[in-house]
Amino acid sequence: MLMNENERMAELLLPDITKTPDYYENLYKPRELKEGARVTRIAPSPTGYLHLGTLFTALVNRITATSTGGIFYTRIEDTDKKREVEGGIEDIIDGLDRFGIAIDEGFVSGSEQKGDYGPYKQSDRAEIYQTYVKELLRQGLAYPCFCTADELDEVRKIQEERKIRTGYHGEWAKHRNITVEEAKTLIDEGKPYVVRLKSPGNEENKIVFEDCIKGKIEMPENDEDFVILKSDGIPTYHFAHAVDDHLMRTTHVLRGDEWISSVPKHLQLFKLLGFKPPKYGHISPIMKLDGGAKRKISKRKDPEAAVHFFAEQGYDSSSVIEYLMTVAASDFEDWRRANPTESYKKFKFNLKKMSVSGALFDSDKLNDVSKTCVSRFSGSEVYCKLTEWAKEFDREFYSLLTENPEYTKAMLSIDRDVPKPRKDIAKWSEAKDYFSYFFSKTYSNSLELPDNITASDAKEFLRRYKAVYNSSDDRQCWFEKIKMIAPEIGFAAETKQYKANPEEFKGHAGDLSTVLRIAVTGRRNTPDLCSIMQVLGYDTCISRIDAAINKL
RNA sequence: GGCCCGGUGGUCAAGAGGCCUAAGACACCGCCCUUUCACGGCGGUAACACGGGUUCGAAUCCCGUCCGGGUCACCA
Repeated sequence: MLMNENERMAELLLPDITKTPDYYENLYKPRELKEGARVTRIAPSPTGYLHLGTLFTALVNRITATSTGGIFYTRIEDTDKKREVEGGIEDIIDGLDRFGIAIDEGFVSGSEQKGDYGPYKQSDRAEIYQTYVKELLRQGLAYPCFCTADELDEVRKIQEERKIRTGYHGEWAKHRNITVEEAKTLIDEGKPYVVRLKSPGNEENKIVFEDCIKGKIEMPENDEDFVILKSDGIPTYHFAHAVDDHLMRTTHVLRGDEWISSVPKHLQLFKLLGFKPPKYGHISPIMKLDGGAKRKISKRKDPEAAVHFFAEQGYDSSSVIEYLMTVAASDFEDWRRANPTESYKKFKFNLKKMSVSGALFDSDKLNDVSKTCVSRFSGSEVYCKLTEWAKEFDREFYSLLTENPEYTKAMLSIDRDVPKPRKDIAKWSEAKDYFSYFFSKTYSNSLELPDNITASDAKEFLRRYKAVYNSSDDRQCWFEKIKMIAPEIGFAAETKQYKANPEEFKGHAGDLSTVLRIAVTGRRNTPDLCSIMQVLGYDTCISRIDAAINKL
């Protein structure tokens, strides 16, 4: 059989590839999903731990698939062996799991993958990519390039000096028309080479595409003969993306907007390979204020870039997701108000509602969202989550909390499980200080009274109160006793009474409850004091009151 | 620098030519409720980057300027 020039080139470069694209087209059949179902994915490269931006992107992909009855899968993009980090896959997949991002297909743990469209790791797909590269070579749409890094640099410098567009295109594409014989000679000499796309594009032509998030975007056609296969036989991202997302039947590629400028390359690849292109949606990054400037949150500079930071701080994973949802969808908060207890997964997510420009990471907002999330937990849920956190990040606190679980649960249940629960804890790392007066080891009391109360009044009140205190009193009875004592020492029993004639009283019953609060907890502000005293127990309360009487 | 994208209060944002005297949320401030705090309620400060057009009418459409972001690899 006679081979033409292109076929000879294909055989020269990839002699071991015997399969054809048809084989794979047949192996990976189109998915049978209901109308409108979207297939999305997250394709992380294992170059470090899970990044906030990756989580955000995963969430958007996940919720898009969920709300359309589609599939969300993971694919590991490990085509850059130099940057790969040990344990990187585990960290990312486990991280997604911790945040409740379910994975339908692909890598579901560090080592385990499932689904019919695998393998889901690019380093295991070399033969597939090469099959398609070979096909491109056959069609004369690709060629080997033997330029060294130095040569490429040289060309770039010349282009920069002449102030013309840099890159490997047109007349600058040195090996564009290399013959099989020339290539063979260089290969025989042992020269390394890459395979480049022979781009039929023209920079003067405009391509237009509709981005699901950003809307209509117009860009010049790609005319760069970019690398599709590196010298180690592994494809570049661009090529792997086209082949994988086609074969894995991805319908929507939702990724960071740093990819926007490569869309012309991607679209060109899909066209040349005869694939139907996916829909693209480019997600704006989460930004951070650095000095006066806004910039993309960076793994290297910002502790909050690593999702681990939130775990360490003790933000519940649901709080972080809830916050990310408010960033992702401008209509999410309205929905949340109308559906306060629904899972966010029920929210009808719409890519069009995503911001087109990057949002600043707002820790105030995160805290607010988180306080609301935490306020909805029951006492025992808080117990589980808090101890789990402390076990990992604060051993000392952990032993305090678990010394007497029933006591701790009672403490954590104060003002909880009521119609209007307190919103005072955003992250578990605040709890140690917040609850310090419940544990003798962390309790301290400087007995600082408000300016309007004298020490002698305080002492007198505490003496009288001590005599009538009963730890089984309910809230109302508890306060009645304070109101009863108030007039005896020149205080108004009712706040209104005091406000009407402030000059007639030293203060009001509320002030006296503050005295008691300080005596028992060392704080001016706490949750319901009556409950606190019940949890602390009679003996502790009395001894603290005695101590206050002596020290004041 | 070339090519893209964007610019509404401190932050996130609603906004599709008249409904804008510009929503809502966070933060901040005040008041009310209240045993403190918190919650909740009520109220307040605070914005359409600038300049030209188009139009009876522009936050919204067009052009320019400025500013911000992204990208220009055998990295993803």
